[in-house]
Amino acid sequence: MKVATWNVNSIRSRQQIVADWLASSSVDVLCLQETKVVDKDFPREPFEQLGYHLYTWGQKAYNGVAIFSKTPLEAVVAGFTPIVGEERAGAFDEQKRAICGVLEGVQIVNVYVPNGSAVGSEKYDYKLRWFELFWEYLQQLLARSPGELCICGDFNIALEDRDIYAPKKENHIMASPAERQALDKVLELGLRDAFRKFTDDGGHFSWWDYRQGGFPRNRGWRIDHHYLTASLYERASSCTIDIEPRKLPKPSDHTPVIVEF
DNA sequence: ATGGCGACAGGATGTCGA
Repeated sequence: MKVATWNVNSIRSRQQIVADWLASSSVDVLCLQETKVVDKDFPREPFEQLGYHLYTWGQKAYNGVAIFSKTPLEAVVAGFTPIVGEERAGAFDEQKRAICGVLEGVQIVNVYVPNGSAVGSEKYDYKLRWFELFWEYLQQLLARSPGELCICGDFNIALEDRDIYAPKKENHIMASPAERQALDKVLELGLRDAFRKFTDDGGHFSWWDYRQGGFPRNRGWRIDHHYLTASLYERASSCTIDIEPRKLPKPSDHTPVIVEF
């Protein structure tokens, strides 16, 4: 099974690029982030024509996640509330950042982690609190799921300096100690980075800033990840970043990452 | 340190992303 993750920065702006990529890449599952559109306006036709079943959870202008799957998913759940309860989820589901479903005994979780703006800001605090809730959500899923989890998405965190084109000062957003600790705590539930099973060196990125010629100068970050439970990690046969879509005119600032297991 | 680029909503320019 091939599972891809891709922050498309508006599915309506990226419709053709995503459809062309799907037609040639033949992934079984594509997890999208930053779709930036409410469900009723989601451009479904080009993807349904390619044989995909679509599960969307969007909002106006910001955020939004979706899963495309060649085979129907079971037990699709949008947001945190159905898993952790209304009281615990509070207002977090106002931002559409999580959707999950089960395929061939694998619980697939698609997330768009908050950006956090700047260390110390209100949004940064929200990001850290969001991670606390995400941890509880995953703990619940692990208790009730088929036992195998594939969590993928835009994590907006680079865990290690080799995931960044140049090491950052302490307290840079996406690389601060508190963010890394929050992600580490999630991974301690028993998850491993699929990409690092196959590749040790730096210089491999999934996001490049639109500004300052980030992509042509390869000034990127690896912030889009697949995290797998132990036996799924053992089964994984590849994890690759496809930088081709980032080279096209009017690209997303992220490019797809694909795991096969 | 700042802003740069791009999408969005709305109908100019501010907000947000990372």
